[in-house]
This record gives sequence, C-alpha cells and structure tokens, in this order.
Amino acid sequence: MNTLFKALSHPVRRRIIEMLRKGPLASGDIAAAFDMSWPSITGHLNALKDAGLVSPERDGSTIRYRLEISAVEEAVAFLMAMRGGGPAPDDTEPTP
Amino acid sequence: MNTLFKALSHPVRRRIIEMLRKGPLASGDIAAAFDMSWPSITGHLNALKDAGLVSPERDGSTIRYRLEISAVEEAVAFLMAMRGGGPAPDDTEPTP
DNA sequence: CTTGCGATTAGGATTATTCCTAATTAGGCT
DNA sequence: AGCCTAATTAGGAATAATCCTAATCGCAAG
Repeated sequence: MNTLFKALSHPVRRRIIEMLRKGPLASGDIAAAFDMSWPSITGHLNALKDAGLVSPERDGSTIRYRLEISAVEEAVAFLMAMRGGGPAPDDTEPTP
Repeated sequence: MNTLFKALSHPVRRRIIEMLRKGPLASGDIAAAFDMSWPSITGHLNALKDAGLVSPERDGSTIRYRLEISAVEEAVAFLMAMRGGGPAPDDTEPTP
C-alpha cells in the first residue's frame, strides 16, 4: 500500500497513468512526451511497476506498458475506507 | 493535487487520517499513539494541513485536529477520473 | 557477425524527506 | 508575576528520491 501511494505521489507518474488510459504505450513514446531524459522515465516506469500500476510486455524490440486498473481501484478502495464508516483499512507494509 | 498525494504517501500520515475518522483529536493524543517524537508528529500534521486534509482548532491550551473529508473525496475523485472513461483530470501544480 | 535502435542499468550529483534534540511560543493556573 | 503543560519552531544529521550522462543489454535486420 505504501509503494502504491508513493508511486502516485509524483506528478510525472500520475501523468503517465493518464496517458495509459487509452491503451498500452511503448516506453519511448512515453519518454517522448516529457521534457526529461529517457532513463528518468524508465525509473518512473519501474516505480509504477513495483506498485503494480503498470505491467510491461515485450513486443519485438519495443516494450509496451499497460495500465493495471485493479491497482488504481485498490487505492480508491483504500481512500473510501478511510473516510467511510466501515472498518479501518489495513495499511500494512510500513516504510522499508 | 501534488501536495495532497504527497501527504498521502507516508504511512504515519495515513494512520493519522484513520485515527481522525471518529472525530477530532488533540495533537498530543495523536503523538502518544506513535513511537515517534512529538515534533515529528507536528511535522506530519503540518503536511496534512498543507494538503487540506486536516484543520487545527484551538481549545484552550490544546489544539485539536479535524479530518477534512472533502480533501479525501478530492483524491478519490481524481483517481476515479484516472481510471474512468471521462476527461483526463487536471493535474496542475507541478513539483515546486 | 555487425550495425542500429529501443530500452534499461550503473554511477553520481543534487535536492527533498524524515526524524531527532533543544529552544521557543501560548495558554491556564496559583 | 511565576510556573507548568501543550504544542510548535529551529537546526542539523541521516536517509531517500530525483534526474542526469555514460555504459550496457536485447532484439531484429542487413
């Protein structure tokens, strides 16, 4: 859960998620959309992957990243549980 | 929006939010619930306040913090817009 | 095999977070 | 006034995040 919210805490990573709403994109296409070096984007993609928010799939030489909507849902559910009257959500996985 | 998600990205801050679900709490009561110095908790409370997630109210010598549910809703709405088919959410306020 | 393109890893500099102790402010009480 | 409790601010050390350039890996043609 911590990895998930940490991943969501950077504007570039949120923008990447938005870009992937319409479908998977190649790493290079994502990098081209930012005024930032390609290796930096790879770092952000790794953060998103570690959070379960995206998953890479190879297709020949290019690597496409697909949005994993379930992880977004997980974050939504957590926040809803946070403000709702139900049981307190379990926020395991403390800072490593 | 960035301040909001940054505030949500720390487990202690999320736990503070959970604590405030049932009603406002004094700064000291919050600090007592953590194995952490009081000044550190003050720092986290300031982060939450800057994000609009909590608001302090003085009552005599104690200061009580109240959860601002609207800010949580804002985060929920943003995430739902992120995975939904509607227009892309505006993620203004880039990294300062 | 070699060359080229897509992409990631490695290493390092810079900046931001996090947390502590010590000092300070603010209010209530005698 | 003086003192005590509640809480914050100040300053600094340790850690983590961010971003770059240079080097490397993986695959597909020629």
